[in-house]
This record gives sequence, C-alpha cells and structure tokens, in this order.
Amino acid sequence: MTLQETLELQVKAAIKALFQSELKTVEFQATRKEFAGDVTVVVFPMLRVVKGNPAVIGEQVGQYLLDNVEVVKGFNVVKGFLNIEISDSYYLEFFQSIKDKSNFGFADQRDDTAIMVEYSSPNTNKPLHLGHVRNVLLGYSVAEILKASGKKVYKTQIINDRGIHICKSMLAWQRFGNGETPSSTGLKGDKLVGNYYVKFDQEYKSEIAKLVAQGQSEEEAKKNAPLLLEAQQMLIKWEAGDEDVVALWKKMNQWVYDGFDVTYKNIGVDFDTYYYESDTYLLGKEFVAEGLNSGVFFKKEDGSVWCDLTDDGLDEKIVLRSDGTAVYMTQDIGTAIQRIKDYPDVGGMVYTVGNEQDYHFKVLFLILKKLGFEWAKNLFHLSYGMVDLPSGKMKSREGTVVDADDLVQEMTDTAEEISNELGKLEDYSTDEKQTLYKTIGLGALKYYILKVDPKKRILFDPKESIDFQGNTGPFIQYTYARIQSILRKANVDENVTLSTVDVSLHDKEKQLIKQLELFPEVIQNAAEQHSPALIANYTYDLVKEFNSFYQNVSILGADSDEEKNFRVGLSKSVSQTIKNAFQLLGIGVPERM
RNA sequence: GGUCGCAUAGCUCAGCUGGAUAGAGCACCUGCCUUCUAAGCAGGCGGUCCUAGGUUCGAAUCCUAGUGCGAUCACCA
Repeated sequence: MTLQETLELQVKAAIKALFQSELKTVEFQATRKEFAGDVTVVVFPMLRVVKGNPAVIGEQVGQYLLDNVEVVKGFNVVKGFLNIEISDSYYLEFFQSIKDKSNFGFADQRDDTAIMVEYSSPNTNKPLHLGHVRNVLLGYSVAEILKASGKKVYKTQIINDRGIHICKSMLAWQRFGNGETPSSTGLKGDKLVGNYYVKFDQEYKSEIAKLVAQGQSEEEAKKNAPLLLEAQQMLIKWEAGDEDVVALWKKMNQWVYDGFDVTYKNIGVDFDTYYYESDTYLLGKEFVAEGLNSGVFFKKEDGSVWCDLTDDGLDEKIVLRSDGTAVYMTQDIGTAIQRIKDYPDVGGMVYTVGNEQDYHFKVLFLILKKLGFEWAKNLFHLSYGMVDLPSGKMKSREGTVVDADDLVQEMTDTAEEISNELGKLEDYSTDEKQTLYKTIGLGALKYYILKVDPKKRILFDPKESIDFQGNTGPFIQYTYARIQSILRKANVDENVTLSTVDVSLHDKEKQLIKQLELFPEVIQNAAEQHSPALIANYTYDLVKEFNSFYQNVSILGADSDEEKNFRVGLSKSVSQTIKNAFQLLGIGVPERM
C-alpha cells in the first residue's frame, strides 16, 4: 500500500470516528515548500459532509492521524490545509525498497491484449523531414511508455507507396534521369528520388506557363499539362499491373526504403512490423463491398460509394470512387483490418498522425465501428501539432524543408563544438568521441521536441540553434554523467548501510526520495495521456533537485561511511531513474561528457 | 460559414481529476571553480494567465459568448 492510500484510509476513518460521516474521496497534494510538512490534505472538500470550521476540523483530523498512523510524526494547519509531516524512516524504507531495482518505475506486463502503435507514414517519393522526425519520436516514445506501463506493444508503420505522387517522381526519373542510381551518384536513395519529385514539379510548372502563354487559363493548363497526363497514364498502368511500370516502381521504392532505413537507424527508432498501402487497399475494397451489402454504405448514381454520417453530426464520406478505385479511407479501412488479422492479440491501435487529419480519423473510427469491429472502440488518434518554420509550412516540392539527416548531423556537430570548447574528453578515442557527440546531439533534438505537449504546434527556427543548457537533453545527460563519475570514485562497502530508525535525512535527500517516489505514477499518467512530455518534465524536475543536492551536500565527503554509502546509493538510484526515463524518450545517456 | 485545436513573463514552455502568494529555462543583472565534472549551483529582474460574463467556499484550470492564430470541411493523401 502506498503512503497516500494509507493516509486516505486513515483520514476517512478519522472523519467517521470524529463526525460519524462518510467521506468518499480525500484530496492530497504535495506540501508547498514554504510550509512544514510533506503531504497536505485539503480540508475544504470535507465541508460538504462535515459542517464546521475548516481549521478546527484540520486540527482534529491531524491529531487523529498523529495518534493512529505510525509514519505521521507531526502536523500543522494553515487555513484549510492540513500539512502532515512524515517520518524520515518512511522515506528511508521506501528508498531501500527500490534502490536495487534497475527497472524501477516500469510495471510488469499485466495485460495480454496488445496495442499496436503506428508512427511514420511516409510517402515513398521524398526523404524524411523535420515533420516526420516529430512523428517518429512521438510514436516511438509513446510505444515505449505504453510498454513500461504494462502493456504489450507492437510498433508499426504505414508506407504510402502507391498513387499519383509516386508516379510523378518515377516519370521524372524516366524522362530526365539518364539512368542515375544511388550507387552511380553516391546519393541516398530517398534523396535521389526526392530530387526527381522536385524536378517533376519544376517541369510541370514550366509546361503550365507555356500553355498559359498559348492562351489557356491557369486552371485548364494545370489539367492539360502533358507531364501530368502522362503521370496519370502511368498510374493507370500501375493499377493494371503493367510489367515495366511495376518494375520501375519496385526499383525506385527500394531505393527509398534503403534510404529510410539509414535515417531511422540514425535517429535510433525501429519497428516490429511494416504495412504497405499497395498490400492493403484491396482488402479495404472487399470490406467496402461487404458494408454496401449490410447497409453501412450506399451507392450513388455515378457508382461512387459513400457512408452517411449525418446522424453522427458529420457529413457524407466517400469510400470508393465512381471508377471503382480506392481512396485514402478505403486503404485505411483495409490496413486496420489486416493488422488485426495478422496480430489477433491486438485489442487497440494508436495512430500517430498530425492534427490536420483529425477529421479523417474521426470518420475512420466511426466507420470501423459501424462495420461492427469490436476493437474499433479502442482506436486512438495521437494527434500532434505541426512543426512550422518561421517562413511558414514546410513544402518538399519547394525545397523549404529541414531534412532529417541534415538536422541530426547539425546537432551532432554542435555537440562536438561545445565539447571541444569545454575540453573534458582529451583521453577519449575518436570513435568514443563521435559516439558521444551523436548521443548528446540527438539527446538535445529529441528532448527539445518531446518536452512539449504533443498537441501544441512547434515553431522551429533553424537559425536559433537548439539549446544545450537549462531545460534540455544535454543538461540531463550531464547530470547522469556526473553521477557516473561519482560512482566510479565511490568505492563503497555494500555492508555498511544506514539504519532506518533514528536517522535524520537532509532536506535535499528527502526531496530526492520524494521525487523518485513519483516515477511509477508519472509513467502511468504519461501512458494514459499518450504524452512523453510528462516524462520529460518529470526527469527535468528530478535532475534539478539532484543538482541542488550535489552542489550543496558533499556526497563522497560525508561525515560517516554509512552516510556516504547512503548518498552514493541515492545518487545511483537517481541516475538509474534518469536512464529509465530517457529510455522512454528514446534518448541515450553517456558515462562521461 | 460549419466543426476541431491552441492562447500563461521579452522568447520557449510547465501548471495532474478546480485549492495556499501562478512556476521553470533562455535572455538580462549579482555572486560561486586550491573541494565529488561550472553543459552546474545560489540569488535578482520580469505576469490584466486573450477579453467579458457565469458556476463555486475557491477558477490559469469548468461552462457560455466573443477576439486572435492554426487546421479541416475533396472522387488529394
């Protein structure tokens, strides 16, 4: 039983004994620093059940707790707040119970029903950019957090590998590529293909300009440009299974996949399984046909198939074009169903997708419910805000994107510069240094993105580099490294331990233990809210508390061996917790920096 | 226009199911490296919590209306 659970029972007992009344809930909060005490009970809500002066009630309840609860060693009442002082031995015992747990905070898997988390839904016609980076970091972290909260998790992605946009880069390569390949040019495959996507757009625009000059309207020209017509032809050929087109499609997509793999590895994320739209859109069509039979969908005169959602306060939504081809919704229906077929233990899914698609997912989930899938009620759209540049939205075609690989490299370079200035790593080998720069640079980037509430948009200014001081990844990594340094020098005798009775904890020590105590609950909260930001903020608070302890209390120079060993152990637990928390954010921790 | 989201210090952000005098970091100013790593610590400066009503013993937090910004409402994805 946790301290709070114990106190809750006892407060209820107090109210029953003193006022013969039943209290449903008790409201707790951490005692503010300016008052004496550790835990505070708010008296005001009790006034609904017990009539009287809150200060007097507080006094009476406080006295009851003092008399009946061993760990309560004092109390004071300020206005309607009952501040309870907890004995140091309680905190010491708690610390003893967790100090050797390397997985402190993580719950055991206690649920056979798995959750599938989807993140990264790239188009295979251009490289990954900063927007994808937020998506990937968020999804990966939420997956790790769900695992740590006791869930079984599959990490997956959906790859948007078909459609007109893919044909555009294929066509441009065919037309202007002169047989270029990643190996002939030394370019990453995704970059190479992305160049031809841009090339298509340029050529397309100049064709439009030509047609406009010949007297066509802008609108006509956009539809009639030969390049676009050719791309559309190519799509039709693809859908018909034309050998040459399919071969080209396979070849170029493979270049892109190889490039993506490098980027994912670079960022440090992975997947358990992959889904391709080209594999699932047909299944979607099947279920549209089935839904048509069962009356979930209806067909319009032109042959297009729709779902009427007006009763649910939404509009009608198309699920199949009049020419019978699949739309986005069709393949998403197919993908969802395919996943449950492949992994029958999956009982719910999390889709990490930007908030521009809020409406799409609202509709998708509703349609899956209407189709009668039990698991449809456990679908969650992890909707996150866009990453914008000072100049506005990023646009691949116009080249105004922050490339993912470049970004990681820049962060690594910055870490190197700062490290060199500080000059603490003279004895490190080149390899060790490079690994460390990467850890720090990625730590800065990931923390910067994950510490903000997912639903808020991020304004990223490439000119103002990401900080390495204050509330940042490197600051937290630095604290970890500092603790490792102490552990290397500590030389403690495991047999010498602090007695749990008759000890007096330093205020900073107690604050640290209290902060550690919160970790398991923070993980549960973060899982429920799908928010890595809660983990980031918790870790920052823990580290700030530790640095204050470190700077104000001598660890290795403690008065006695018992005290020294305790402080070393406490530091070790803090570093273990930092490591565990950062693991949930996908951030590594260095032994030195 | 309908719907959804956001609005807190000069800037970037916390603020849990409503609770005490709204907190951090950056920037700016003051101190602290002969002591465990100064990517640090201690302190200072800085607020009509977008506005107006309402609910409540009590509102940054909940409700209503409005303002601003963004997204969305495609036989695009």
